[in-house]
Amino acid sequence: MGNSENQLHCLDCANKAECFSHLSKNELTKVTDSKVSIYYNKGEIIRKQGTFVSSILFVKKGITKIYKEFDHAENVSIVDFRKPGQLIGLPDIFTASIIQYSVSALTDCEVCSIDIRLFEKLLTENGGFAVGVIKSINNQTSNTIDFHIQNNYKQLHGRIAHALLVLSKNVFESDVFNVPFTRRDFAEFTNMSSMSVVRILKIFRSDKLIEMKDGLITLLDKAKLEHISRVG
Amino acid sequence: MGNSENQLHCLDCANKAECFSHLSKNELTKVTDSKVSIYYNKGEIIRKQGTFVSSILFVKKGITKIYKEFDHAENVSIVDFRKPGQLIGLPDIFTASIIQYSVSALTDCEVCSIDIRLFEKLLTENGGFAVGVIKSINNQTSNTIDFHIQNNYKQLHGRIAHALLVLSKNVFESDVFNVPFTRRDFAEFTNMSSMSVVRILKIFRSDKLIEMKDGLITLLDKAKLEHISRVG
DNA sequence: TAAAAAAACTGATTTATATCAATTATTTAA
DNA sequence: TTAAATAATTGATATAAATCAGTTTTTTTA
Repeated sequence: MGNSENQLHCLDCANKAECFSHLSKNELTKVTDSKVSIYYNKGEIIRKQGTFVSSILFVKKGITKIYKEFDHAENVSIVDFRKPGQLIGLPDIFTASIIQYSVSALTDCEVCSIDIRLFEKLLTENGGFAVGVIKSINNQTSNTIDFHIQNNYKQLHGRIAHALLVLSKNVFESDVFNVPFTRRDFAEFTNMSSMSVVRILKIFRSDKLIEMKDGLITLLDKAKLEHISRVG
Repeated sequence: MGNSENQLHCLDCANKAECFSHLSKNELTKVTDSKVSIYYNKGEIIRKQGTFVSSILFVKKGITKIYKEFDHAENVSIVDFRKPGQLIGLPDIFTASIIQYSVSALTDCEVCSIDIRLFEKLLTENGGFAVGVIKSINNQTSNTIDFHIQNNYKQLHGRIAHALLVLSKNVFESDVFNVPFTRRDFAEFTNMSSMSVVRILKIFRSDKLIEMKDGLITLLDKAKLEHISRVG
């Protein structure tokens, strides 16, 4: 973890969140002045459940995971992931004062931290911005809710197939996961034991639905995975 | 189901959603003109998964349940509930064109239906309204996500205890459930079989944690229920 | 580069929970 | 008001998945 040397103006940020396009140059300058950009190494904790909400985070680079800790972090459920261009903490706006879920870096990450007071101020002053934020929130939370509702309805084979497809489509945006994603991550995302994950991934491999090499996962037969996701 | 005879002006609505307090008299008149108020009998379907999104609903009276249908509604997972003063369909705003979850009346209900185009127009024009809506969305979705994340982590006794507490606190707003809530509703809300629900409620009854009489459920020992919810 | 730690894997066993198959009670409808 | 339908209940049985206990492989660190 460390501060970024070059505090880029948000105007010049290549992959800023869609909602920021509704801000004026003046407003973006305010954001630039209030923000800090921070690097996190793979595995580092970005924010911690139970602490005070002070900022909205913007993922500039890397994949982050949002997770709920149980029993003093002995057990964990992964709630969702955030990738470049996405904001973290939107559901806290105007509501939560305590952070509900921890966030950590699944890969090396660069994250911008924006003062939540400023973010809320901009929302009240700029209706277009508010509309953009509503869009973001709705996309994020709808996906999260639907994933878990579906996941919990399925049996284990269906859960893994479903998770593979969702990760490919919504998170890694590729049929090849070039991201370190452990058996335990699968387990914590799908509510199952890591041993069961191992067993099912093995079956999927021998059935040529996926390939696993050098820590990379490749989806070979998405149609069959879709089918297992539905009926499994 | 039937139309309400008296189309009350939203200004005079006793329990309107908090966000409507940000609308001007003129804006509220527009809402009044566009809305229809409808009565639903217990059990009737209010909106159906898979159809087009055309409105935002406002619960004026009664309790509604939001649920996902699987396998042509042979199986169901209850996502959440909405009570008087709450809006239904907020996550569809600016995003979904197809309704993701069905909604039905758990009790006799009165529901206002507001054209979603008008709702979206008001959001772009009135920043205060947008802020109010963000608040509502965040409250609703945070509760929903957290309920299911917690539910799925727990074993069956914990699930029922947790569900009882959440229903009491967030939905029925009373330690006595004066609402018809079947074993099957419990099962569909907590992802378990209705036989398991029966067995666990029986244990809770004999342990004097709850009382069940005339279809009413009363929470007798919330402290113990909290404990079971945590460790169970 | 070796040692230590973490992750992946495997088979045997246990356990929580669903399913099955009835019976009884309660609603709803005719 | 009775018949029909739906919901609640119960015990016996089946089974999916977790846990346990270990081994092997991979990754990290010293």
